[in-house]
Amino acid sequence: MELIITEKDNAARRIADILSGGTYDSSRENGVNVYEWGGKRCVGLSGHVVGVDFPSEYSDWRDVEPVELIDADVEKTATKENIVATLRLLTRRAERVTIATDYDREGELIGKEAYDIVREVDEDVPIRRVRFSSITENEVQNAFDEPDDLDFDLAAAGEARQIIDLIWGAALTRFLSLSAGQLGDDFISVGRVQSPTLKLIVDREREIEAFDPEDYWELFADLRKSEAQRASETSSGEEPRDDDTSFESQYFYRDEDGNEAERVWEEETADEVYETLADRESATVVDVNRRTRTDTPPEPFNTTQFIRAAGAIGYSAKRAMSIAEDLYTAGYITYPRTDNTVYPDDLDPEELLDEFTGHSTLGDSAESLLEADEITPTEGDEETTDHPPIHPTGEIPSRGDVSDDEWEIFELVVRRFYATVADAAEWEHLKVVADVDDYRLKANGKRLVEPGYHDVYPYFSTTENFVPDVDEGEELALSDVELEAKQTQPPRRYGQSRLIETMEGMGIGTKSTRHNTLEKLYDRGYIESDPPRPTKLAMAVVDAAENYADRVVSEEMTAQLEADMDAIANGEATLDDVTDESREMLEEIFENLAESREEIGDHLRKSLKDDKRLGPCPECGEDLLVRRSRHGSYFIGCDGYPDCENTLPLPSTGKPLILEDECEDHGLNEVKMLAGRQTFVHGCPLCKAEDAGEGPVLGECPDCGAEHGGELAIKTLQNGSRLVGCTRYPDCEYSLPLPRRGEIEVTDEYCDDHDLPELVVHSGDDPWELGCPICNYQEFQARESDSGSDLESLDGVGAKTVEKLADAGIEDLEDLTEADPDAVADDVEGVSADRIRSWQAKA
DNA sequence: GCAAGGTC
Repeated sequence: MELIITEKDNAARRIADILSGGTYDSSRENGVNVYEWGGKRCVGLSGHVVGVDFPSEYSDWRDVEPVELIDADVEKTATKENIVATLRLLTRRAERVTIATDYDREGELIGKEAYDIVREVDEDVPIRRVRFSSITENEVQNAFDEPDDLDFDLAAAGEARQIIDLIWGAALTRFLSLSAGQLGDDFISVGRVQSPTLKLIVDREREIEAFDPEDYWELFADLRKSEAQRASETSSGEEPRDDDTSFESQYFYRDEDGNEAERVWEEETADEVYETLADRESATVVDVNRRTRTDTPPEPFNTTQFIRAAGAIGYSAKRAMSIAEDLYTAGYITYPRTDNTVYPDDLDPEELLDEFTGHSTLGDSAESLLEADEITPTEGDEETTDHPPIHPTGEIPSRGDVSDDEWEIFELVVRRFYATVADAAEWEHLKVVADVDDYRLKANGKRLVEPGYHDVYPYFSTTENFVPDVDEGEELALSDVELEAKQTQPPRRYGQSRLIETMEGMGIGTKSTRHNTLEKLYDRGYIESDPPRPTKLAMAVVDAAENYADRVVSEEMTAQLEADMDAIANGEATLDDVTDESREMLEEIFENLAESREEIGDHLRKSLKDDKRLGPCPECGEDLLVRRSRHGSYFIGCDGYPDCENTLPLPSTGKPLILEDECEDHGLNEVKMLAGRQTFVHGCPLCKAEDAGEGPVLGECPDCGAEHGGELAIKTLQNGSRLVGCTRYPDCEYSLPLPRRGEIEVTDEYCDDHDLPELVVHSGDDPWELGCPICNYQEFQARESDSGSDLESLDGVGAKTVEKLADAGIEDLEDLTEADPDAVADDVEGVSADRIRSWQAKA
């Protein structure tokens, strides 16, 4: 019996299919798929099935000085017990083992991990290694015909990385966390990849903070072909178009040599030019420059470019990858984690296009592409051996099989493939310069003369800018001169996809980890919002690292590590050489760190407080801070507590995010409540508290109106939530719920049953009719009782999950049934979309 | 409770 081991289940199944000619049987062992045919078994791992860690005596952070981790042993332990057990079991009956993990460095290491497990069970069984660049009949057959041995040096290079990352990450993370007293969930992390990424964000924020805006002026004027000129063109048979003859031009300042200079910085100059232009009625064309530009189609998708393109149509990096993984698992697109931008030889574009012909929405483009005489796909600079660029497999989901988001991403991948086999587009650029008393006006026109790939890939802008045909020396009518005062703007924050691109350029992280690294920065409380903005804590962490452990926030560390790994792979250095040297460097860092522990801790603690600060307490002048009660709910309390007991409430849904905007009345920062899809801006908590009180009276209270004259009114509570309640509260506690968001309009229509006015809620673009508040509540209750009360009634849902769901804006079964399972799964950790679907089915 | 790298 031969045992074949691959990196993942999917690869195992495809290899079994190829080698068995489709005749394999599959079974499950410890929850792991095993594919079997004629004397062979094939099993897929799940990436790394073992991981490195310190021995357990190092696991208590308070008991161990972080510096001790530098020389601690590093052990390998199974992280996927069931897979390791299956591997052991299968090895016992194997006469030969073939390792067929991915053809890259990490694949070699994963193969070595499997090798070690096999060797523990059987010292003698022959173990060989096969390498193929894509899972196709040809490649796989050839690889199995010419097997090779495991490359232990290459695997050792990967091991060196594991050890160095663990030691540096753990020692520095523990040091910072201990110095600031942040233990438990709120530890302060540092790492070779996350810290340089964070520094990127922090450096940009520093530029923004240091930015000093400068005034400048821009002048615009409308130009128009003169009537006489148009008339002469008409008589010569040309067709002038009325609305097309006027176009906007911009004044540009010239330096001493007559070249175009950037901007007009002086107000007097701007005024002077304005006076002159406003005074004149015509301009003379002095230069006409026409050129055509070829706009080449984009390259095949690697992970980074895919994330970027998905980002441009509104998907976060995390969501884009999560959808791509689902589409991959379902067999619609190829593996989404790849650096490769060159299609492999075995990809036949015509054949793949053929799969789409006749399709209702994707077919037309495919058919038009197939009309070309010859199809040559574009290619990028990076060609790797493990996976092809992301492209459709030819399997097309029907619309009912996938969500709208999944379809949108699928179509993006299909159309990107189309674009890479389409023709180039062509633009015509027309630059016109006109003169007015030696002042110059310019207009840049562009026209898409040959749409090329844009016809099949509509994700890039093809906006044209009209400038008519004019000749040198032609007189143009001048009108509508405008002077605009402007200010230079600070650099923009990096967006998620831009960060991922920059990381790739810096050589940090991998195709599989870059988007996770950003998520990690969010989880650690280092960045907030999108585009991400660093917290004060992040600024302090980067400060501390720059001052004491410069290496760990620099891309240099990775560059050096890559060089060291190459040396190990080439046999020029050993794993011990490299890790020992790295340990020495870290020892040195700790020598300096030790003395500054207090100082670093103070700075970190202060920054943690800054991240919670809203502004001055109106009662005592100390700081108002966002705090969390023992029950987990958020509120605002005074730093002067217990001397000052001032507090303000916050809404119960979501996690508060302090915005940059300040309330003009109170000087407090506004607050936004993050709750997945139900995120909303709460505003200034003090304003909310002051607004609290009774709104319009709606009618008699059904509980106590007849007896005591109580009336129902719309009330706003201190935490910003609203309800319909009795004016005799707390003597009468009758109340009806109201939605959290939107303006509530009280209409003139009255409910026949309850004699209360109907309500309309204005939120977003379309208002909706809530109707009579009593009817509304009764309907709600009826639905509740139908669905069997609240979330805890669901299988396997405890208080913790309910809390997590509430943070994502899901408070009851009704919210849950209306939610998009995939979106919720992304927002709530540890809850899969399938699980949500099963709950929805139950509800 | 640390990292980064696979994969789900």
